[in-house]
Amino acid sequence: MSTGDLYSTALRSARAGALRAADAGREVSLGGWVHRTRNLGGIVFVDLRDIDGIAQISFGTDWASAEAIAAAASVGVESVVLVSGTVVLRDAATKNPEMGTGDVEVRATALAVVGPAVTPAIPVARGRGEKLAAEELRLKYRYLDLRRADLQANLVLRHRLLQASRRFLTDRGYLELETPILTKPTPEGARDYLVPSRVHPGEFYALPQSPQIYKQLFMICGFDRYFQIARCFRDEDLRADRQPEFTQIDIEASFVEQDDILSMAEGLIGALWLEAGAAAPAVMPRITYADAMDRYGTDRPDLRYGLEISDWTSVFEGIAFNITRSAIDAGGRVRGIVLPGAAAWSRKQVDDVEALAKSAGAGGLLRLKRVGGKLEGPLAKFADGVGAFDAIPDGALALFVAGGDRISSPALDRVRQECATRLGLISEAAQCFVIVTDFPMFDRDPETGALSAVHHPFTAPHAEDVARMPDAPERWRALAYDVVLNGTELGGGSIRTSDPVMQARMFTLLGIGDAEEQDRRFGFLLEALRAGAPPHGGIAFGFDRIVMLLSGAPSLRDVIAFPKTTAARALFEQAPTRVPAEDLAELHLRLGDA
RNA sequence: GGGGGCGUAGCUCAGCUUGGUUAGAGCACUGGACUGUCACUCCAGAGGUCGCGGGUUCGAGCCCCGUCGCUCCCGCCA
Repeated sequence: MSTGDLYSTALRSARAGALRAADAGREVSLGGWVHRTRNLGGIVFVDLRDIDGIAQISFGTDWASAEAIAAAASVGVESVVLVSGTVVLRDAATKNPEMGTGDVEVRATALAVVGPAVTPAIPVARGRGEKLAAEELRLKYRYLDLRRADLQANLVLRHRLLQASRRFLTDRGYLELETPILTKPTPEGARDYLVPSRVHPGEFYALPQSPQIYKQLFMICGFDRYFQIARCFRDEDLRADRQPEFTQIDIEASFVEQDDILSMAEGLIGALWLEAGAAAPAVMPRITYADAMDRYGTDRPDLRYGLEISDWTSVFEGIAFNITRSAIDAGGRVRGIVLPGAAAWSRKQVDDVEALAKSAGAGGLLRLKRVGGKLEGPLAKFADGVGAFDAIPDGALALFVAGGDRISSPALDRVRQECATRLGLISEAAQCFVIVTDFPMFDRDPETGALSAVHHPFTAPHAEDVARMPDAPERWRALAYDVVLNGTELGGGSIRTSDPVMQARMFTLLGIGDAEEQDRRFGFLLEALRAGAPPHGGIAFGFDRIVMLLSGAPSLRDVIAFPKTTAARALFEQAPTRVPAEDLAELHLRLGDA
């Protein structure tokens, strides 16, 4: 079936934006939106737009009736019209190479306005270089904003990536299984969106933050391989790349180890990138969490540039400089980044970089640069003659942070990113994937001493760590992993704890102490694990973010049809909203001060 | 929860530094002219709660206080 047949309906025979030179001579009827009109007096042009693009419709006295010309001359932009006429090749002089349909036009004999439009509140057709309307207006008049070709292209790409995901996973035996939207509140993690129960006064459902426990239950049930394009909800403050409801490609498989999941994940990313006309490596480099923190100061390093962090502690141990001395004596390290070419930076420029390090918690940056072969800076007199500083080449600036890794890693991460930008080292075209493995199992709160799960409480630790250091859980590595691209987390997952005894021990370590409490909060999972659970694990990808990256959209809002504002409002449909008191009463709710 | 930016015609913006006659421009819109344009061109016109509230002042788009909305960032996001 040709596409002409595919899109042929009772009201139109083809899509306007798909017309090409091969269609010349066809009698067509078209339906679409009036993008723009040009009335030259004796001839009227209408740019007719549909999802495939724009075609020029011409109304001339030689082929169109006076009524048709008058209708074309007076139709308002964004009105919906039906047009019939003949596709003709344009003269060489009047072809438009900028349009897909530019080799042809439709000589129209009739035009009917079937959906007249008021003047649009925000423009759909824009002149070259004309800015978009304010975000607020684009969201309020979303039905107009979504008429624009680039937003339509984003959502079309989104559709294709969804289908590619389904194809890839289905071909590998993964079953698309659905999980509840009305589910059980979870006390840890992000805040839940709560839904009051009418039939059970005072009780609430929660919208899922992820289908985590359900997908583990599928494994326990024996479905073997599961996936879901899952809508997830988190009631936290928003960002350009964070929405209160978002979509994950959620995956789980049984009888697997970490490498099984990771090679599947590499295949899926490869399939998605291919669908978008890009490429991703078949095998992505791996780095351990410890290594990433040591070399880049972050668990999602941007590998498009070097500027690795190096450890200078042993060098500074031999130097009588107070700041480094006391940091080392306190058990800290001196780490730094060598920046080739940055010796020429002004005092002010380095101060700006230092301000970022300070905002990340560092006391400051120690500066040392080599100009004309000589070291300069407050450290210079201590560093002179120390061979290790030969690693700072002429014209380079070295920036050091002294102290504990908990402070210096995030500070050096910021410094590294900022300096890469300032030195022009970041290639927009580069795509550097990396898989970070061996996250720590727990994070210990430095003030309260309490343990919290770095990934989530269902993640399995390395068995050898548990055996070797049974009393030092904060040193256990987890079988958890993240897929990172250019410093952005695309997804993450873990091998789960399938042993109920171990799972109960994890809860105890997390302070979910007694059996009764564990039962109340996670009883259904523990019970299910006791019923016979296969080894299993999985991963989840942030789908909206992937669409954003592959479409080049500047915001998540540009790849979600009806997004929320940063205040979590829906401006078009006006949600959230107050509800009548009787509706609240039926839900056994009463408002406080609001 | 905290910090920065923005808010003037339907849309995009100027005007605010240094308060002063009737608040301007481009696009869109309305009317007119035009037979090959494609951001058509040309002529004319209409269009304003300067986000909202309060204050200072003889006088506020402009200064001050508060507030609302959008946005970016920090916290937060197992």
